Amino acid sequence: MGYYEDNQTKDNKYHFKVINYRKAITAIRALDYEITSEEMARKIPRVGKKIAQKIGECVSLGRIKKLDHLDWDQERLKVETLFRSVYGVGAEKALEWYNKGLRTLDDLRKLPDLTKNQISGLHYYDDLQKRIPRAEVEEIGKVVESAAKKLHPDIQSQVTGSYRRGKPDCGDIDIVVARPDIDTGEELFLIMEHILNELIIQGFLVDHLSLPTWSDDMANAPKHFKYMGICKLPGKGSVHRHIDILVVPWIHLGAALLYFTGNDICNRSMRLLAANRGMRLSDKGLFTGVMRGPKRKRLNEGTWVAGRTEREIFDYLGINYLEPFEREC
DNA sequence: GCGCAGCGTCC
DNA sequence: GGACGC
DNA sequence: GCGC
Ligand SMILES: O=c1ccn([C@H]2C[C@H](O)[C@@H](COP(=O)(O)OP(=O)(O)OP(=O)(O)O)O2)c(=O)[nH]1
Ligand SMILES: [Mg+2]
Repeated sequence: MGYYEDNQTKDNKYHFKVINYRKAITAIRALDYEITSEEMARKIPRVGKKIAQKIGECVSLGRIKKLDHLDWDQERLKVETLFRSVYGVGAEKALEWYNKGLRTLDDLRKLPDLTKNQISGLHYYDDLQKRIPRAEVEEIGKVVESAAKKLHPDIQSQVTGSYRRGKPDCGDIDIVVARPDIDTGEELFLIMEHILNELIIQGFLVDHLSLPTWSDDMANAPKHFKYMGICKLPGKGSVHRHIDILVVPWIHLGAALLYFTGNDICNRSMRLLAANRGMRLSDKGLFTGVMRGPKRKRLNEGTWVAGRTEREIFDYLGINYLEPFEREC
């Protein structure tokens, strides 16, 4: 029995509801048996009283009462969801525009004060809505890898994100690039620059959503760079795709892979676990000796202890290694 | 009743 | 510093 | 909304 319960997120209250619905859904999806009662549902971790109750309704009535009279403000929900599906449009803009009486994407296209990313998001809207088959993700991964290896043949490039978790299709392409024993911001920025120049000349990168910025302070410190843009394989019928490229210090490669492979819920759970053990986990690594004040606010940086490999981080956290395909929650 | 990840860029 | 994104 |  499949279950889907979708909601709209508007930060600070509904936000965590939606996250918990997602957690419950993936927990249920991981089961290999049918749920036939509310009591049975209640036993599943992350399925609490309220969600179990709804499952109970679904089993006995075939529907969820709450959903019946939900259509009420459905117009607002639908329009907000549509607006938020545009890159660069979040909860705030979507609501603001709805309240101004805007209803369609063509209404948005007429606005004079769109940001650069919103303009791109609207321009490539249809293409960006399309899922990307694994085969095309691989092809795109190779384009980036060859561009990188032109500079130094020992540069490594890996496709991460949902692709690495084994999904049959992906929302975008997430790539992590690193070079053995290269850690400094200066060297890594040059690698990033080279890759981008190369891919722009090729006509592969056609638009930029967010560019890495160079600041010469701490040029010799380990520092990573993130690029976000729009790419397109050569050929007529090819579709524009959203691509994120991360160039990272060799010592942070494991942490970066862990982060960029996700999924987001898995990252947040691991980071929470680290925090509860006096540590901090980020895309740069695992840090110990982290002090936290009231409201769990971090008081110090902590000391970097792991991040070269993913396994190192799992080990240091004292949890079993998870293969990428197992990192769904 | 409380907290819920951590960090970067754009504007 | 908020909005938006990964 | 969930777990502590
Ligand atoms: O709020 C977020 C969003 C993403 N990520 C990490 C995990 C995620 O797997 C990775 C890449 O993000 P993306 O948005 O591309 O997600 P995905 O898991 O690759 O799914 P999709 O197929 O939609 O691209 O970045 C986070 O840590 N927090
Ligand atoms: Mg992705």
